[in-house]
Amino acid sequence: MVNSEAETPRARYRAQVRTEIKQRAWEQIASAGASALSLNAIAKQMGMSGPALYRYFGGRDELITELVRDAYRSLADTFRAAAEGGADVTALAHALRGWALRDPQRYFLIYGTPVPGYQAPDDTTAISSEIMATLLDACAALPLDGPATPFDAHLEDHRNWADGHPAPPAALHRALTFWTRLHGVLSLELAGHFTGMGIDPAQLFAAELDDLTGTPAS
Amino acid sequence: MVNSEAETPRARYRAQVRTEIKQRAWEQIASAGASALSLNAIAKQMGMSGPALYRYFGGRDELITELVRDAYRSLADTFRAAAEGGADVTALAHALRGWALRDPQRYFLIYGTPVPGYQAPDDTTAISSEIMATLLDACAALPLDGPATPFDAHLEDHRNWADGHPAPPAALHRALTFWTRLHGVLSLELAGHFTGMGIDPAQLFAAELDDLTGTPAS
DNA sequence: TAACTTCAGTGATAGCCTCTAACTATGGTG
DNA sequence: CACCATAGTTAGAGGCTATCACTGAAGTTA
Repeated sequence: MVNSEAETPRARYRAQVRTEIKQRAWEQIASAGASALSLNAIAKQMGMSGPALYRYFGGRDELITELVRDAYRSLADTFRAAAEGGADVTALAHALRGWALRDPQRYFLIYGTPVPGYQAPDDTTAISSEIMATLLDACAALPLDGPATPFDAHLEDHRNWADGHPAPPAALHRALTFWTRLHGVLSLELAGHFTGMGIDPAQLFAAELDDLTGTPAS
Repeated sequence: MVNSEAETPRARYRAQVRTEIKQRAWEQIASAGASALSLNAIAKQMGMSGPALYRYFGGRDELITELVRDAYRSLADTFRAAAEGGADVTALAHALRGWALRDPQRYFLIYGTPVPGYQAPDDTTAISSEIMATLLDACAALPLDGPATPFDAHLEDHRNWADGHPAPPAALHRALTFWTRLHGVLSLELAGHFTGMGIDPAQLFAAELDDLTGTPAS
């Protein structure tokens, strides 16, 4: 049992199978939603019998939890990459929309209908606040106009979620509305609520974004 | 077979059982989400064996479709009642939030994660546009400030979803942002994304509403 | 090299679920 | 009273999650 450093072939094989399982799971989720995810079907696709998967994941819930984790990680990485490329809030918003459109069900896995009993693992909240941090950075770089609102005062007293970020309350408020408004448009778009209406979701998204950044309506 | 007018006792019994089934279904959905709805469990609760329910509903999907219809109907009625009581957009917004908080899973049944294959029945779009119509009425009554945006121009050309409502494009825009922004805050609140943050969702909702109605930040 | 240990994968099984099919029983109708 | 539509039953096919005991192969150690 030398372990440490040079990973054994066993471990490598194990990791490979795990990632293949997750990949198949993502395909199933993308095509039929998370509720239709079937361990049995995945096993059959991989040419092995159902119970074999329990060597790799404790069960269906544990697999889904892992996928949720990966989804959060993916979004956080997308945001960080954009921010390191010098993205402002507008670019961040488009990065978000692109990420969501690339796999709607992945977006819904994070921000969609919650299962009443289910509790997301602790580390996802850490990733979530990492996402919030890059958003806060971008919002703090924005010129802040307008008078302070009552909600800004509320945020002054409840800024623990910002995890020590030095942004002023108005910036926190800006970040929150960014999140909620873009999620509002995006989730309705992904759910197909605009398709029957003839509206172009991209333009509505852009309009909300313009309003958010204070872009003069040209 | 006299039928017509005086409903037969058979039909009355049938209707009663149907509503009891739906009621139990709502209880299940409220406590464990729509994905956990089980015809078998409902039948067992009602003291009869599983397949008996197929006399009343074609299957699980048909039952859920009926519940979706009822949810739309309930929201439309709530809106209409508020509007007939002279509610402005602010009151309408609070009616929406109250309705959503009363049964979050019912809200998600309409506005939550969509099942990729599933298509809502035609009549729900009719109810949906009824909801939109009362929202448009309220928005048209609002004073419209601000210059016309590019998105307003887009709406000028794509106003078929307004179903002939005479409101100007700016009012249509207002109604849309009402919908998307309130949904943004509300869905994140119902999904519990604010609980770990210490933020009061009601105040965030109110802040968004103030911004929407142009209420001066006092 | 031989003995031992670890672990991937198997089939059997229990207990859910949806949904179909054939059958029984009952209550309204002519 | 005879008839028939219909509510409800059991049996069963086929799907799912999950546990268990077992096999066999691959690594490890003496």
